[in-house]
Amino acid sequence: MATIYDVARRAKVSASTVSRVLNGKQSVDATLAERVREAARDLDYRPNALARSLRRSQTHLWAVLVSDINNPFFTALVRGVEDVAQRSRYSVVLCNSDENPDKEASYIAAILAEQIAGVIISPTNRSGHLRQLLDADVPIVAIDRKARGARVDTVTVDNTEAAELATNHLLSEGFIRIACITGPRDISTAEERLEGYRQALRAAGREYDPRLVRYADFREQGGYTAMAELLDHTPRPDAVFATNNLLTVGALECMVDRGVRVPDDVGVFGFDDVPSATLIRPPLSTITQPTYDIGRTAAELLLRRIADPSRPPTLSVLPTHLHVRASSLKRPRGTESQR
Amino acid sequence: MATIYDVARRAKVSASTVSRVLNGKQSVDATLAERVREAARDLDYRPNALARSLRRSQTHLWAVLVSDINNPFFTALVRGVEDVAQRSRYSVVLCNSDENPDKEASYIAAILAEQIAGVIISPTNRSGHLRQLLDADVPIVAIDRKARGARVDTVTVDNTEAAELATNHLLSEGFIRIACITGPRDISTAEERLEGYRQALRAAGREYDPRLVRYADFREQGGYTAMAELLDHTPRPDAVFATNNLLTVGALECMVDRGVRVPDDVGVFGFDDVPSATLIRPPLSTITQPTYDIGRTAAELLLRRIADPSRPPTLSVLPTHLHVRASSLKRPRGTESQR
DNA sequence: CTGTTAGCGCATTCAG
DNA sequence: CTGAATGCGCTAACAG
Repeated sequence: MATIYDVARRAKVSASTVSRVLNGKQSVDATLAERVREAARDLDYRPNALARSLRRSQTHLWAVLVSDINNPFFTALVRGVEDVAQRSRYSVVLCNSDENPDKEASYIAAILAEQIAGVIISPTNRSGHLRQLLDADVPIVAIDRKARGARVDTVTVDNTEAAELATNHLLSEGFIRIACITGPRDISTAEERLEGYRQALRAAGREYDPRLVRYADFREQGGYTAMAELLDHTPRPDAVFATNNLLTVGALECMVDRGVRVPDDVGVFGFDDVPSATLIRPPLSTITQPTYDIGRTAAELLLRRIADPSRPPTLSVLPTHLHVRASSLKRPRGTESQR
Repeated sequence: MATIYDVARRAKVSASTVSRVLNGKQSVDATLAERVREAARDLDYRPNALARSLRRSQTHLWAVLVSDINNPFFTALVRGVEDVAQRSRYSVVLCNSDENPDKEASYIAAILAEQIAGVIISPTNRSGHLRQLLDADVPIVAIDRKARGARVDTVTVDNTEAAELATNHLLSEGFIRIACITGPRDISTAEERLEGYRQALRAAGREYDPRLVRYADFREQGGYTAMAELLDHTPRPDAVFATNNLLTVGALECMVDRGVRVPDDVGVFGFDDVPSATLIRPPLSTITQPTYDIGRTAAELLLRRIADPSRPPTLSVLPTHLHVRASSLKRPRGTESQR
């Protein structure tokens, strides 16, 4: 690979001049500038980002550290991040912590070592990883969940309200024993959605029955197992609220395997867009999140944080959308939609 | 951030000694080594990867550059890559070219600039991007598709054979007008799968009707539009072979919207695992690829290539699996499965 | 406006 | 076995 000195020699100028031309700093004589550009072109010169970053002690790389790369919710976000990043000349790399604190730790270490310019993360919250980033003054934005014990910019939706609306809908449809399958206890998203479910029951004067609540990891298998347990229990629930897309799919798979009919035997309300949702029968009632906007907003917050590290942390709460479809209707009545 | 000199000062040794201890090079006096480790711990010292990589002119980062981050086929791969990488102390970052040559070019530039140690890529093939990597001696493994005009290690499946098997199955079921929705012309995967379809028709003595073939981008929308065109045409096809998961989903969505029944009106055979496949009725016949193994194999090839840059390029062809289910059966007969 | 000098943090010669 | 010196490639002061 050609270095800046190779270019300088060929253009018969100093390395500084090459640097100035290529970075558009200061003004350089037009003739020289042209010579430099030509030399760079001839040599197919590519600045070594390592050297540049070392020198400037800052990179132009962002990392998006998600908890599950196989969850389309997270990959959909990335597009929003990329679009903002590109406009500001950052490159985006995606890392997968797999809800595994060890993997998360390892990526955090890499992020620190590589002097990454900014991080968008759905934190596992199981340890002080975020602290390390904060201590090293790495700009951070949390998405999807709140970072425990760390004041950082955060982009979420109003999970409690959304869950409450979904549960209210199930109640108003006349479902009696409504179960909830939620995520791990230490993830704010899981807690808040469960809380919304609870509030709806309370407001309706229903007794809260802990046997109708299942904690699972945010995976299909978790939803499947949780649903199986719920169905094995007597009396059975007649509806279920699942707090993310994979849990919803898992729960549905369990019901398919057991011949449980939706919504006749068990009504279903899900969270997030479910892959191939339009092909699933009956059509699925879900709360959806503005994934692209979540990514975009997180990226914009990151830009602001980079520009002004001392600004107070922001919490950005984006709107959800309630899609009522056949899976949550006591008797089929077609499809509606409301906020 | 503490530097190596800070650690050296605290341990009352030279920076060289710190470097030796922390990298396990040469033998260092046990007492000194312990002092160094303690000092490093006290200062929470983290080597600056930029400086180290600059010095060694090599990083410990791999990039996986996929053509569509929203396609679960590609994200599923990553797990296989990660597992191998981790064992060899590499970190994996994922970049999304979005089937967009410009985005690809921009990531290739970043990969070059960042001195990435190895690249696993599903190339768009629209320009000489791979050449740039090869010229810079960056180890590369192509996945999913063959790299045009570049001799690189490659991991694929036998697309032609798989497509032929699928089409043969449709033929043997008695479908007469079998359509094919395939991907862009310049992607080997799309070409080979189409070729398998052709070969099956030829072997069966069927005339090849180009009006039954549609090229689309490998997206849901592409499958939807292509299917709409096929359905608008007279006479209609009575079966369709879609050459990837998203095309399959798109085609199915179109049929749902138009009230076309599967398989009674149109039989369907898909490619790849389709998200939430088990929830889709009728169950979908598909050819599946061993995604995890593709990732793992690619990573292993990358390791070998890094160890020995001069070894001849390998083509690794992994087995596919044919899942015959109800969507491709003339009359429902339950579910079978064969190689 | 341009060139010289220095140093980012580290690993690796080379002496000792 | 250990330390001093050097340079990876680049940019930012500083002179000129």
